[in-house]
Amino acid sequence: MRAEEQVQKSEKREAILQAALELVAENGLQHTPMSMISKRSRASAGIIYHYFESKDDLLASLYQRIKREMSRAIAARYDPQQPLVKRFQSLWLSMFHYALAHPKEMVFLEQYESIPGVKQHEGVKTLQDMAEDWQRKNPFGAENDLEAQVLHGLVRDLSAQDLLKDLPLEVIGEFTMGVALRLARQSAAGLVKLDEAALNNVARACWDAIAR
Amino acid sequence: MRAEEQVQKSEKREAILQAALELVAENGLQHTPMSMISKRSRASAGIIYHYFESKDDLLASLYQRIKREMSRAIAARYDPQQPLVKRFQSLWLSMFHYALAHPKEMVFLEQYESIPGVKQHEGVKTLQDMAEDWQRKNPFGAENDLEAQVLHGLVRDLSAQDLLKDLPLEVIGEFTMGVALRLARQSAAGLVKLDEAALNNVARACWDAIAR
Amino acid sequence: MRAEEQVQKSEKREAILQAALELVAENGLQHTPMSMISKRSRASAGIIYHYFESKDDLLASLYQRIKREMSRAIAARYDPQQPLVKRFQSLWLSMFHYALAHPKEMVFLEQYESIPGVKQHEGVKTLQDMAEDWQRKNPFGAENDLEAQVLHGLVRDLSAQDLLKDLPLEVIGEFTMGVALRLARQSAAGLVKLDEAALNNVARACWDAIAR
Amino acid sequence: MRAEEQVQKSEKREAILQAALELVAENGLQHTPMSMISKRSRASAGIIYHYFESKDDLLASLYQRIKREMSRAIAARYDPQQPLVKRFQSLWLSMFHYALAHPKEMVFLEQYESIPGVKQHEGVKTLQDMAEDWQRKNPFGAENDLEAQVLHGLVRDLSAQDLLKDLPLEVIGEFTMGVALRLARQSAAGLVKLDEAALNNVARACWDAIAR
DNA sequence: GATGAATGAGCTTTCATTCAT
DNA sequence: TATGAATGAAAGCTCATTCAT
Repeated sequence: MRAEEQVQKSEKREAILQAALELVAENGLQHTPMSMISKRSRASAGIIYHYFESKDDLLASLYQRIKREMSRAIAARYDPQQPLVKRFQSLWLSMFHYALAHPKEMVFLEQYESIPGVKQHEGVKTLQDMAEDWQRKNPFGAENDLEAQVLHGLVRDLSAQDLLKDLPLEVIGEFTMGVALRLARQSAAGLVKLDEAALNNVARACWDAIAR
Repeated sequence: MRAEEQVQKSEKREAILQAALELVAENGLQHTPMSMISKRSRASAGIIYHYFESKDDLLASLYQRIKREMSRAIAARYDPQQPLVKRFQSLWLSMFHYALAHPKEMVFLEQYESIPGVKQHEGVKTLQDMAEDWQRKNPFGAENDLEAQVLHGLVRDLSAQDLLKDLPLEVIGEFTMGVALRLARQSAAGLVKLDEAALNNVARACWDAIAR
Repeated sequence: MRAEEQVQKSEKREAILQAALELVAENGLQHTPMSMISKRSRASAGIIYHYFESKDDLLASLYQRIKREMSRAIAARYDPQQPLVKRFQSLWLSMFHYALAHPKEMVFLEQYESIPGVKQHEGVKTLQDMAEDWQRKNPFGAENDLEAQVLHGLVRDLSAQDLLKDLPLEVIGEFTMGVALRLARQSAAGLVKLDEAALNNVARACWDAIAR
Repeated sequence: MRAEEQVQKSEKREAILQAALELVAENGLQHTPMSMISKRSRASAGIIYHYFESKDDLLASLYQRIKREMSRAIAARYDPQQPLVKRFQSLWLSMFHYALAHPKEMVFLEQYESIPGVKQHEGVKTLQDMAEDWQRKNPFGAENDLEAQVLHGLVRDLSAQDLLKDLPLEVIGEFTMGVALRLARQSAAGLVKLDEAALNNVARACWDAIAR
């Protein structure tokens, strides 16, 4: 019964996280009480506090998990063998497609990061954050580093070849991840329709913005 | 004191709006109860409901006011006599500087727009929204139209001269207003430092993104 | 300007009472705040407290007025010259028709009398109340005495002739005024339809109930 | 304690209903805030909303329960074996005695039914309501039907024997249940004193009112 | 691990009443 | 007389968290 318990325990925890994700995406952070998470996940009100210290802890755990999985997925698709410019394009498309495929997660990120005093944890937006995380071995573990390393490395390589304009890292982040995630959210919400051709154009526009 | 009252349209109402703005900027929407707004504005709990129907109404009124004043300010600085490309640059800088000069308002906008089901009211982001507002004489009155007309007109003029890439309006909006506002918010929060030279570079990068 | 002021003063007071009557009839006592009475009567919130000490006082004044007018109207139609049994019948019909013609007033009475600790003031229902009022020169003045005298007198005369069963006064009241008012309310609400013939039958049934 | 819980269906819920009943009987609906119910029942403010959706729901539940128990009690005492006229008398006395034995419940009913727009739910007063309930299998379940069936059946039987005057059902209801409940309420409030002999007289008077 | 009844502080909102004008 | 902005206590209700079972 060892293995089964292991599985069951994760399943309850998983159900809670999943319910929180869905409900926050549907109703927003403010309108997602614990009782609702409890109902949707079919977990009792009490047991949630066995898995998480508090609502804040539950939300933070979910946030970390989403960030980690997104990093992993994007890093996994990254091929350092490709030519530099091509690498940028495919990284941009990776981000866009990941965001498009995970609309609930994207809404959650936006909700969570809009809490004042939380963005400090670690934002998606600034490359500098990632660079710093990288340098100070950030506490969230090696998984997040994958994406950070990829991006930071790519920017460094492009800089080394003098292919980039002289722009602050944050600005570059805004023109790449920022624009990609925002447009993906709009796509997911049906506010924009972008086919594969249009997408390549947009990726190209991003490149034009930052390329020397 | 007759005339004075007429002019200032109730300083109590103003104090309430100002308190709400500050507190939401400081603590976030979730952590700004009416009792706090009441205390900060030195207004009784009850009188707020004399001026606003509900908390939602207060927040919506504040949102509209911020959007309106921002539109006015940006449109006021717009000079249609300048050459086209120069016009784009100065419009972009107007937006950025306005956002930078009004950090509390920017935090409030971010907070307010992160409520699910509210962004639909009218977002800054898509040019299409503005075009539509323009066409259907949007309900928020002529003040908002100023900004919409300016931007829509500029994009139309640039398109007419074949100066723009073939990109959806939303994408253009993201590369212009989107990036400007986001970077301004980061500047205001002290997350990025951008001097005048760097700023011109960023404006130029935006232009590169959308220019043919 | 003397006379005009007299008129105007009564008009404002009248408007307030009338608004209170309508609103209580429409929404019930619980859902009739002073602000609503103020709006409907086009009187400011403050001025109401010039005419009435409190909400309770306003309501009590309205109650007294309704009771007084009802007494007057019913007593006015009473003809002590008619034969005894005929007198009973026409008194019963007077009550019924008055109630039918004043549905708002009837609802108000029901609302007001349902407040615990208020029915003591003076109820419509018990003949004994009226008898007592009569004996102790009740404080509400001579107008209410009219009805009390009429009813009490009629019962006394009927008793003297040994035409009534040996029933407590309250029971007789219930079979006469009680049933009349209740059926009138139902008629006004459209719950029963009673033509003149049916009405005479009901009056007769009342008589059968109390007659020896 | 399993089985016991099943049986008593939460003593907390019971305590809340009981507290509400007492307080409304003592102070009236308007002057019975939830905080008072909470204090009297020794339940926290929050738990009430675990058992009832709202104050309205709590009140409606209490109303239904009182009506249901009253129906059950009266129907239980009814003996269809007795002769017709005797049946009427004993039914009338059942109603009266039940009302007399449950003064708090009677005050509550009067309070609750005085709310505009609530009486429609289901009134005691009209026999027609009961007839309709009977025909359309009313939603409150079989318990209420007991009383409805009893009364409707009795009136039908009396009519079949041509023992009743030609009066609308509502009028008959007013002369029977209406008078019984009203007098019982007055008795309970100490406004009338009726001994067993007087009571039989009143029941007889009711019969005289409706009998041919 | 698991339940869900219970808590109580705190939320938004209402409303009788007052008071400066 | 008359106004209506202002007050503040109190209302109904929510919800993160605890705890006996």
